[in-house]
Formats: sequence, structure tokens, C-alpha cells
Amino acid sequence: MQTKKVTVKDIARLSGLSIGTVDRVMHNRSGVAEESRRKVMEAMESLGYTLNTNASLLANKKHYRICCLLPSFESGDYWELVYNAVASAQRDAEGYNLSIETLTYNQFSREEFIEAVERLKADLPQAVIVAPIYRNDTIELGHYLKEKGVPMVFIDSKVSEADYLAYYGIPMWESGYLAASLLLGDEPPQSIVNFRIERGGGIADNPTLARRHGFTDYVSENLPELRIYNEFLRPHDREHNFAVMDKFFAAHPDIRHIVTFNSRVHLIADYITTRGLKGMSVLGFDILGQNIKAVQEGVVKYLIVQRTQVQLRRGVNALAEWLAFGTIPPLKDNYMPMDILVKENINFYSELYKDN
Amino acid sequence: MQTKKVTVKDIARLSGLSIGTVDRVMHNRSGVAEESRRKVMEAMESLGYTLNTNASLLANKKHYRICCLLPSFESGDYWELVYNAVASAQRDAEGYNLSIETLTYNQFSREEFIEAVERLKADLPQAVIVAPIYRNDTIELGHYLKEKGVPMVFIDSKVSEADYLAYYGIPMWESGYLAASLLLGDEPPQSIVNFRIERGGGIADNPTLARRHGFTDYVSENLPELRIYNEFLRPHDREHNFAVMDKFFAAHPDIRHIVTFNSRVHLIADYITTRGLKGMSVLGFDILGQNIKAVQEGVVKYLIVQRTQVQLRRGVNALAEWLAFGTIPPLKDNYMPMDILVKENINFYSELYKDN
DNA sequence: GAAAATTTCGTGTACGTACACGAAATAAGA
DNA sequence: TCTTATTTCGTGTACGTACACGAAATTTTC
Repeated sequence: MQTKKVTVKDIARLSGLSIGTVDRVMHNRSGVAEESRRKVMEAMESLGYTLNTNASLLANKKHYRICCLLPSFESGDYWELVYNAVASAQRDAEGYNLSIETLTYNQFSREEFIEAVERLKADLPQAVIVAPIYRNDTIELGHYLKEKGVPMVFIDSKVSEADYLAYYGIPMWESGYLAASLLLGDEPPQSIVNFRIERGGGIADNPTLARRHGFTDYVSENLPELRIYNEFLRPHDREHNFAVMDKFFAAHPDIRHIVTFNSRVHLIADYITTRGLKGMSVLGFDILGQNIKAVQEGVVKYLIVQRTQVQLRRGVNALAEWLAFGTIPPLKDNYMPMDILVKENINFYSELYKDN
Repeated sequence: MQTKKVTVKDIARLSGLSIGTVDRVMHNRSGVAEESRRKVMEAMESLGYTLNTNASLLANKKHYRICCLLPSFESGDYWELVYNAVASAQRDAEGYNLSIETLTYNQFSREEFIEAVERLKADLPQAVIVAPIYRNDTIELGHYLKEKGVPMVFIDSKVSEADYLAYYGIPMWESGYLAASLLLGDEPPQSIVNFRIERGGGIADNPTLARRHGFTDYVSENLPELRIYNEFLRPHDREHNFAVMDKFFAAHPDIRHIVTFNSRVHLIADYITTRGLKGMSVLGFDILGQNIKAVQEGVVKYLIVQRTQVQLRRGVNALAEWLAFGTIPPLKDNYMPMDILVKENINFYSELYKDN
């Protein structure tokens, strides 16, 4: 390819028409004779025209705003990962005609979600990224946005019934199934315990539910005899949790396999470290700082994680292409890799965690 | 940030100078009084100027050529992955002022490598990406390129003694160590077999060597009693390989753990499937199509893979930033994630394999 | 067949940055 | 003080695309 880049000017010359006309056919705008359109298309074809993205974006003086609607977070919890990913995407967008904003809401308060949606509507951006919690309200938001012509992409989890442009996340059921195969595949135990962390607001958490289903489906397919104990912990009550676990392990000293389906496996790691328990097989999810530490120390054996940054980047890209060029993503639902982290490889995943 | 993007014009106005002067200080070009430079810097600071990448790249009419120097490949082997990654990066570069070329050489022929280097020198690109095989010749190439001011990045593996801008790849020793922990961690066997695939040219393959060291170091640390058998296969001689394996398993019917350190674990999967062996624990490397299939069918238990596409993308980005803005990558050696693939999660890695 | 309506097209300007060219200002030399 | 170097700066054009405006060509209307 030693030939220079072909430009609209080249195809204008070849087709015997002007830049303006070429431009019109390239944007399927009206006001061009069928004959001319054909000529232009042919010229584009034969010269192998490709758009100069820089020039296009520069000339296209529109400035797009993308708004991310996410649960707010406390330091060290799952949503901080997502927020960091947004911050990172924001920096990437800097210098392009894109800006990324964030709107957060308390995930346990439907009122706050609705209020956040109102704020969104009050100053409507050109595109929206949502990490959905409230199913019905999200569907409604989808309707509203569709009417306004504002595309929405889901990350983290999705609401299938809503109108959305694309989804980027991991398959939740499969992540549970994977968890079971890792934890139980080699030398299946007699029984295991699932520590379930209650959510503050007592709201149905569908993603985690799907994950548990994946796990139990694996069990009933492969280990119908396995006994799964369920014990309930609280997010912020260490004393209570320790009491629960003390009691449980006193009653079941033989149990060595522990699973938890949300991001708080570090609560259990804390207990194990404090009590000095040995020989436990613990599996958890999500690459929180405290979870990383637990894996590095060998307390948690497997951590299944998703690439939040990548998901968000893909989401932003999809929206940017839609906004700038009207491109629709090839796949609507994009199930992205679930990475398996163990002590020996976790250190090389740091980029996923650091906001880099 | 409802304020419009600040441009050079803005900072020219604020500093009371002209666009030209602002431009000069931004590029540290000569011919600007100290006083003026200070004013401009201050204005940039206070207005929070950020470069408009699109305009910059458009106006900067230079067209950069990046050349990738890689081993040639046959369909289905490891280097095809890398080549696909290059092709993908090439498409990404399309439309920007970047073009990516490929120069391949037979990895078993030093002559071909040297010849490829000559071709490279004959039509020197602005930057080079190398997947190195021949250590000394690569060092020499590094010297030459340094002299010419052409930056070089390594992918896949590196030659530490050479002059290079950056390296993107996985840590080989650690990948072997990880392999051992996965294959032997849970219920350590008495003995295992390492099928070693001889390379056509009989050349020292340092990366694979480092990987084997990682494996054996794990073993001597944790399982000093473990017996590792070494058997040698050939890349393209199925009959011979089957004979070797038949003989081996006849002599060692108790062995159920198999490892191989290069990308050809599918050769062993083929054998296992054909002979109908059951209960084998097989671990291999690299996300080749045939390896994926072997994992999906449950013949290979673990596949440790690297994200070739990401490595290449990072390499290209590093070079592009260096070329366009003179930016030096924050880290010289970038050790990237090693992903653990099993039957239950491999399907979601397809993007890494498909050239997408 | 001329005027009006409509379709079809070309020209010009803008986007923000890079850089060449030469003008103005300053310093050096006589 | 006037000329000649040298430093310092402003202006203009280009990059390739987007789009508004209006001119030319075509069709419609009476």
C-alpha cells in the first residue's frame, strides 16, 4: 500500500462530481440523482475509500455527552471497580469529542434511582450507560430514552425486556457453573457451605441469583449427593458474622469448601485468617483490593472476575460509533470472559484493578 | 464541564501571543522568548488545555509505518494467533495515519531472519515490532534501529540485552509455575509425563525453557518426590507420536497427568481421543483452534493462554504515541495476564481467538 | 414556452492543529 | 547611527471531512 490515502476529493474527481455530492451519498442524504449515486459508489469501491476518522471527528463539531447511571459505592466495594472503569474511560475520551459523566444512586433505594433518572431526563445526554438494579424502572427508562432517540447500553447486568443498544457483561449463570466446577471438580467433598451476604435493602439481586442457579445446577447434574449449607452474613457486622461462622464450623468441623456468590468473599477470608483455619478451599468473585489480598495470601483459592474496564470501554465504543457514524454493534448481547484468578497468576491482573 | 473545549486560540488570546508562538512552546520548539514561554504555560495551565487528538493527527500529515517482524506460520499453529492479531491491529489503524506491515521469516532459519532484517533496513519503517527468536541478531538489530532513531517493541518474548522501547508479553517462568500449581495442586500424583515436542530446527527455544523451569521449580519446592518423565514427540509425525505414547502408557499405565509447554497440546488430545483414554489430566498452552476444541471436549483440562491481541494493541499504541507525541510508555516491561481456560469458561474467550 | 417549483449539484467555510514563510523586533557590529 | 545578524513572533495555508447556502439544471405547471 504505497499509494497515498484516498480522499473524498479523489473519489469526486474520479466520479466527475463534486465533493459535496460525494459527501451526500456517503451520508445517505437526499438530493442526489440515482445515476450520480451509482457513480460515486463505484468510485468509492474501486479506489477503496476509507473514512479518515480524525478529519471526520474534527469536522463533525458535535460534542457528545454520555452519562453513566450507576450505584454509588463505598471504598472497597464492587461498584468502585465500575466507577474506576468509568473514570478511566473518561480520561480516554478526553481530547475526543466525547465526554462521560456519572450519575449515581443508592442501590438500596428505589427512590434515589428514580430521582437519578429524573436528573438524567432534566439534562439529557446523547447516550446512556446503565448498570441496572431496578427492573421495572429500567424498562420504563428504556421506553423514555427510545422515544427521545437516546441509545442505552447495559453493563454488568441487563434487563432483557428493555430497549437497549447493547449489553456487555459476563454470563451470570455460567459464572456460577464455572465456580462449581472449579471448587468441586477435582475431589468432590460431601458437603460445602455457601455464605450468603444479605443485602442492606433486602432487594432481589437477580445477577447473584442467576449465579447461584448456575452453581446448584452443576451440583445437581454432577454431584446430586452433595449437601450445601446456607449461612447468612451481614455486610458490615463483623462480630455477628464471626459468631455465625464460629457456630457453623463448630457444628461442621469437616467442611472445608466455602463459596460465596457476591463480591464479599474477603469477609470470609478475614475470618479464616483471624481464626487461623487451615486447608480451606474458598471461592469468591470480583477483583476487589481485599479479595486480591486474600488470594495472594492463599486464603482464597479461586477468584472469578470480570473485566469491568473492558466492558465499559466496549460500551463507550459502541455508543461513540453509534453517535458518530450510526453504526449498530454487530452483537447486541456481548458475553465477555470470566477470568480465573489464583495465587499464581493474580499479580498480572493488576491493570484490571488499578484504574491505570 | 459545560464550558467548550479550550483550544490553542483560547490560550493564545489569554497569553496575548499568537497561535504560532503557542504552538512553538507546545512542541518545545526553539525561537520563543523565556517570558513568552512562561506566559503560554501559565495560560495552558489555567485554562486546562488538552490537545485535540483528531485535529492534531489530521494536521500532522506524517504517515507512520510500523513493521512487524514475526515468524511465518502454518495454519493452526501458534504464530497464526500473532499474525491474526497483527491483521486486527492493521484494521484498527486503517483510517488513522498509521499503517502496519508484516515481515515474516522461517523461525528455524537464521538466514531467513537475517534476510528479513535486510529487507526491513532496505525500506525502513518509522517503528518496529519484533517477536524475537534469534538473540544475538536481535540485539544487533536493536543497535541498528537505535542509531536510526527507530523505536522497537517486543511482543511475545523479549531480549533483555537489546535496546527496546517496551515489551508486552506474559512472564514465561511464572506461566510454568502456574501450570504446575493447577495440574498438581489438588491431589499430587506420584509421577507425571511431560511430552516435549521437538522443534524442527533444533533451536534453543528460550521462552519454552523458562516455562519448564517455572514448572520444575514449583515441583522441587512443593513436590520433591514427584517423578517427571520426559518423552519426545514430533510436530508433524502422528504415527511416530502415537507409537511413542503407546509405548509410554503401556509401560506406565498409572500415569494420568500430562503437561506440554508449547502450543501443541492438541497432538496429545488427538491421541487421547483416538485411544479413548479416560481420566487424564492434561494441561497445555495457547488458544489455538484445535486446543480450544480439545478443552471443549473435556480432553484437555487446563489451557493457559495469553492475550495476543491485547499485547499487540498495546505495542502498537505505545509506538503510535511515541511517534505522534514523543510519549515514552510508563513501563518498559509489561507482563500481561495469563488466563486460565477450562471447559466452563472457554467459550467466552472466543474473541481472543477469532480475529474479530 | 415562460415562469415556478423542484431536484440536483458546486462552492465556501469551519473544525483545531502543524508548520513554513517571512515580518517585526531586538541585538550585534561598524 | 546605520547596517547586518539574530532572535522572536504573526500570518497563512494545509490536513480531510461536514454541512450550509445558493446556483444551475431539470421538471412541473399554466
